[in-house]
Amino acid sequence: MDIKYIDNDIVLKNVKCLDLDLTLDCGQAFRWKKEEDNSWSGVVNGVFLNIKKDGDTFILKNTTKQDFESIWCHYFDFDKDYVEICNRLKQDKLLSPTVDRYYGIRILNQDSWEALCTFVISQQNNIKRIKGIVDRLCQAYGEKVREGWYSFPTAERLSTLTVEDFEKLGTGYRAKYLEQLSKGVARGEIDLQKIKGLPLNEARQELLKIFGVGIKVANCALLFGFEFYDAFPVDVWMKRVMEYYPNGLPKCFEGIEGIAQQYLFHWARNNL
DNA sequence: GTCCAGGCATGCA
DNA sequence: TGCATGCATGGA
Repeated sequence: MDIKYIDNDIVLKNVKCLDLDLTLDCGQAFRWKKEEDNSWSGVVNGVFLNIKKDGDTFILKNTTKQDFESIWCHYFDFDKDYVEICNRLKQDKLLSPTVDRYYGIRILNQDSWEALCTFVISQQNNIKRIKGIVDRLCQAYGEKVREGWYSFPTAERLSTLTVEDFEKLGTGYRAKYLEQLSKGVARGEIDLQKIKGLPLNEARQELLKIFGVGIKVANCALLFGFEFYDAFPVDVWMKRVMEYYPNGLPKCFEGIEGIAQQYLFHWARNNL
């Protein structure tokens, strides 16, 4: 990858395996919006970004070298060799055509708190409605970053809300989960940084102690917010996919089960 | 009207 | 440990 800093923009050349449409709208993050010019806008860690693909070049608008190095490089997982990863995954018969068909899906390294919170909202819910709830949550309780754009609210801010406040956002029966989760994190009873440093199984056990967090939400949070690429979330779509793997997951998934999962999830949603 | 969505807590065996 | 059931909401 070749990086050029031009005025307030950053131009990335020779970026391999990144499809913005697939990556930003495949159900791992819920806050990116596609603009009329086919670019994508979003807020991560309280910082706004507009990113556009032009051939093999990506243009990051109105950002800085510092933000690229501290946020975007890691967020888009640019340090990982997805070409090598995709080649490994293609050793599997089902994934081989799937990786070709949906080439360019990456795992976004999201903030732990945001990932955990949004995937609690996601349970027994569809992606369109999840996005609506998360939007309302950010508008109501996030910090305004620019006109129409808000940060994801902190646990401290949300810890001041009542169950009724969460219900007003349309969270339904998940309101009580969000209320307790916010207070637990704000009080430090749930230590996300500590969980991030644990081995996978221990980290998962810690998350499973949280009211409203089961195995699926835990694995999503671990994969998308805690950098556990070997976490393998199984939802209603993935249960259908699992019929294709009666003997368990193939050897070539080892260590990158979560990335394989994301391709399979996308395939299932579009083909099953 | 019924069914379903990136499920989980609860109660009961 | 495993299985049945209720749960909020809105789109198809």
